[in-house]
Amino acid sequence: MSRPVEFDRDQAVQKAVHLFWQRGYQATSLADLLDAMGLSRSSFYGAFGDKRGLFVECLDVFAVRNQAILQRARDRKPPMAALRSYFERNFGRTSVPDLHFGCMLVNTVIEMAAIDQGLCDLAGQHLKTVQDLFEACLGDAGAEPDEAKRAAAFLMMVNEGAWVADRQRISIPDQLARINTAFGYVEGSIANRNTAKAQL
Amino acid sequence: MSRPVEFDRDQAVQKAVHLFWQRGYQATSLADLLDAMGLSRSSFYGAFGDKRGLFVECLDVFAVRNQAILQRARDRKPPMAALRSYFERNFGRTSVPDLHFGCMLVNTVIEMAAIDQGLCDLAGQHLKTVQDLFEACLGDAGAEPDEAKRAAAFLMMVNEGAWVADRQRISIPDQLARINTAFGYVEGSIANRNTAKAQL
DNA sequence: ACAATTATGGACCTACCGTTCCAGAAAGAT
DNA sequence: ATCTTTCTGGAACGGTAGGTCCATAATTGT
Repeated sequence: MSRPVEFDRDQAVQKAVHLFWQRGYQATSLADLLDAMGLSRSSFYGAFGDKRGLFVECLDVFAVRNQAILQRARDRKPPMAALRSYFERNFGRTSVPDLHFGCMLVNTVIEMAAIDQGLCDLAGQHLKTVQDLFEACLGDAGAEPDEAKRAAAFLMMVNEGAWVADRQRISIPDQLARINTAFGYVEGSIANRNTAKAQL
Repeated sequence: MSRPVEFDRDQAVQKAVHLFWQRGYQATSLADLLDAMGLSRSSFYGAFGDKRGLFVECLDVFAVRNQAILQRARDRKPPMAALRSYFERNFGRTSVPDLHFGCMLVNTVIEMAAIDQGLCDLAGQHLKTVQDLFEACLGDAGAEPDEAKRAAAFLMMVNEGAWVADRQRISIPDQLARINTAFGYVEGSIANRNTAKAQL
């Protein structure tokens, strides 16, 4: 039936993710998007509804991609190693040098909190999903349920703080040192509890 | 000499701080500012140059006010108690209920990183000043210089992460629990090193 | 009281925002 | 080949952004 769509939708969304991730919602104009995605206004509105709709889609794409990093590590490594590799991959990447865009979810929470609570909440939900993954890893690593919850909340705080520093273009060694400090604390805490439990 | 200024400059800046703090730079329009500050366009441009100039001034005001909280605590309490009270005051305030604006410095780093590097750097510098205060407190508390540096960097990461959660309207008990976890780690670490040093 | 100086209110400017709309081009179905 | 459907490019829309300008009002020094 009739003329088919000419552009690759997924590829266009990827371009949009990159732009929104880097510049945020407000500072990314429709003209910027159309230029990067390589499509006309009509095609844009036909395919995505409006700017906000595209942003929601980008948020979801980003979140899935982000969760997959941890999920894959979890399938292949011991739980604590998987957690560490998630942080090391995010904060220790040496491949592309100046990619200090932070985390699109954190950026959105901060930028949109007082502007569009729906977007803020959506980004927050995605972050909560990651925190739940943290909790699952910690449980697998032998932490008691309440200890896993406590440590997962702590690690999410660390994660969010590290992303703020990322936008300040903190050096990779400094960043990794801070992450390492935090993990040392958490692992020490879990080890102590396990030891205490063994002594009962 | 001629007609004097009619409005209270400091008071006007306070109003502007409140607006920028809540909504960020981009989402705060000149009309919003003029309305809140209660002055006309001419007076505004006469007194502050332009929107960006006012924002810089607000950033400074916010930073000074913020640093003063820690500085005052430091004058009155033991160093670790001063540090704790800084966090507890920021994240445990029960006075005004729904004031979840985060930290204007953190908000600015995130919002402006890719838009206006000057503003991002300025906010980052102010944060660094707070981190230096952390370091000084930890030094006073008996931490070795490198340990104080390490722990201060860690606490700044915690601070930034907690402010992100604040914008998500995290509950005060959850927030304080996370802060408490972090402080437990840091104090344990310093105590251990002090013990180890005593055993030499 | 008058002159000199400066703040003030508000009209005005240009640029850009996100969105809508429409005429025309392109492709599948018959 | 024709018809129908859908996509596409670009013009046009109203609204708002930050910033400028000027006539007027107000105050101090003389």
